[in-house]
Amino acid sequence: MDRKPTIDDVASAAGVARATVSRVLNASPNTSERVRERVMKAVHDLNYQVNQQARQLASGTSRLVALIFAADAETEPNSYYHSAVELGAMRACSELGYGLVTHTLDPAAEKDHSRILLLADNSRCDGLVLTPPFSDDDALIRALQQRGFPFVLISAGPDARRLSCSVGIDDRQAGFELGAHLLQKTHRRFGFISGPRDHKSAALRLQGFLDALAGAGLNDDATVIAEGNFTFKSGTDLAGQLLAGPDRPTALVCANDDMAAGALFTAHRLGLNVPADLSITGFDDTPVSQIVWPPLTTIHQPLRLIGSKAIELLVANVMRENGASDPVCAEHLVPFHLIERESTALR
Amino acid sequence: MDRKPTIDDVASAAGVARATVSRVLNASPNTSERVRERVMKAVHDLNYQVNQQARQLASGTSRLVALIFAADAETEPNSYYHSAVELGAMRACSELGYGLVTHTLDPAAEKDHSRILLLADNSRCDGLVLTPPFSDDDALIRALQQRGFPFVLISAGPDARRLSCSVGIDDRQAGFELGAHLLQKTHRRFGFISGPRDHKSAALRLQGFLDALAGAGLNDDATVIAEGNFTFKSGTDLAGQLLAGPDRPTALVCANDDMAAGALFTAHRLGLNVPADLSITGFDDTPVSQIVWPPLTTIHQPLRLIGSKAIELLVANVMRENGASDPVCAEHLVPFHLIERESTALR
DNA sequence: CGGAAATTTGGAAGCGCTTCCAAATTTTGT
DNA sequence: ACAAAATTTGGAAGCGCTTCCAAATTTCCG
Repeated sequence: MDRKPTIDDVASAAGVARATVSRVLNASPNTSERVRERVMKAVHDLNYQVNQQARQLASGTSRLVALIFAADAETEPNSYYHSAVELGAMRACSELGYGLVTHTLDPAAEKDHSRILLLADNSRCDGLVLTPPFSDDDALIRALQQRGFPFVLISAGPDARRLSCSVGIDDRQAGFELGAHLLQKTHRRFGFISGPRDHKSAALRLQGFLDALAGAGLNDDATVIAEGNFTFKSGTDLAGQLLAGPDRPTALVCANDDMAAGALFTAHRLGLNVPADLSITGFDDTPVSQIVWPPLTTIHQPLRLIGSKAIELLVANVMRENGASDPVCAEHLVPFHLIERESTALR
Repeated sequence: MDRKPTIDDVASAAGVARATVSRVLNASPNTSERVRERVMKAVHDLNYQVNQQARQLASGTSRLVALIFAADAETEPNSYYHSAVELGAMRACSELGYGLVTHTLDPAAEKDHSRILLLADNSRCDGLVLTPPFSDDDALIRALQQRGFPFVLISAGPDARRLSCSVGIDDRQAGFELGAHLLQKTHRRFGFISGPRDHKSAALRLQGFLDALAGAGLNDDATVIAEGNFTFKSGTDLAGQLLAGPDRPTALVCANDDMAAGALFTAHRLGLNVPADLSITGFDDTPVSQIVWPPLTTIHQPLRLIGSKAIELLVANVMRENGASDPVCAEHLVPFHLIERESTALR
């Protein structure tokens, strides 16, 4: 059995030195056309493939980036959201010649960040993409920055966005538009099922929503707030509470589609007609919003784009050849828009 | 700046040779207790972490496994299914000290398998887990086997299961139970929304279903079959067709939950009451089946378990130290069960 | 207690690549 | 046409680890 060809095989086949082959393969600027052609021919003839392990060891990079999601042990992860972001990231990675390693970790079990930091310290990857609530974790961000390890944040809160490179929508404005939409439908009493407190960008959505109401002269008493955890179940439970009282809201605003679907489920259970008796809105425009009946009015977030953009920014940061230039540290805003479907109507 | 400690630093700190440290770190049997302790102390004192790149180059393994999903460019992937399998795989990987790289590829664009085979040839991973329809792709399986590259199949059809190591449920039996359930609910006219033809295990479900009917004296005319592609949209469209005729079925059996949700959506659109006018069943018991109204009767597949089991089998195959023992080639059956919810009722 | 067998340890040769530096070659300017 | 500058090429030193083999040590048993 003849082993796989190595760079030396290519070198001798092309009649050049190993270093020259390496230069050609790495698109180094200093190679003559003649030699490049000879080398490429040899590469082709031998069907040579670089050994990534060796390249990685020699160059000190892994050409792997990690994408970190949160999910605690018992609850299902927010799959559509994750999948969409992951898919975008995956596409960008294969475009850029990077591999993507996804990790789903329990934030509660990750308070010391050891597993995340291990990825960095272990050089098992060249960079990190963090999703909420990790993207709002100050201590983690600082630890990463101190190590000079490249990372990009997805849907981080305002504080974190100020500190580092991030991708996301204008959450406050999205919340505002939701409020405006419902106001225009003449609603005046609201329930808001928010995300967990440590999810800063979800909190911003609430803020924007309340701002919209304030603009219409409604104070915060118009809105009863319940804190969910982004799961369908928390949506059903919290909607049950919110809808129990005597003076019940005519519209329920939910911080993601899964919880909205849960609220819708409860509405069905209670025999309420959506949207005639109750309007419900979601957030994200994941497929869930079109699977339920009636389909949900929601905010469309370009999740795949967010995923791919995050990778692009990350790789740009990883790549910065000259130790001179600081890592790109920009807040990258992507567009969102409200999609009106059949779950909202005039009161 | 002091660079990261290497194995040599540990060796000199512990007063032993580099090879000895390596042995201790790799749990080689031939090390004395005294030395092991000294080495571990040095490792701890220096906060030493092995450099994976170097280990990989020297040992010729990557300690990475790849999980391959299918999704064509335009349609959303079957996210809950993917996520659940991926999560199970991920957990098993971190348990076993492996990294997981997920690839979502378009089977149509992958006819020559070049990207998958590249993973193997490039030694970017030590093994592969294939999901449908890749797990039913004969040519691919053969190419992998010929290379002696370790892989495990998920939910493969009977042919592929015979050839190689696989994990999945007894699809035929699951289909049978679905048929029995509906028969018991006195249904006699059925619509079956199947998966794409190249998805062999989904075809088995249909077979099992028809067998159940045959057992009750019903021939194949009792069932109108439509071929979907596992998406919500194909469910809505096909249900529209199936429900259009004069003698419409009283029960719709769908090869996964997403299509069942689509069928349910169409039923709503048509003003049909589920389950009073029409029973609908799903398959997989993904969260979708509980998100829709009414929740779906479905077959529960332990998807996380399937994912983790696949990894365990794969790693066992990768690991086989002695070139002697052939790769484990077993059909690993995991349990499933029918979950009755509110989408099915007596006719 | 002595020598053979079993076990533990160390030395050293790679794994296949990148990259630094110096040598060889080509290009440029006068 | 010639020296100087710019560019291309080759040589060689690692990157940090595993693993083979031989040397050193310990264990075993008659």
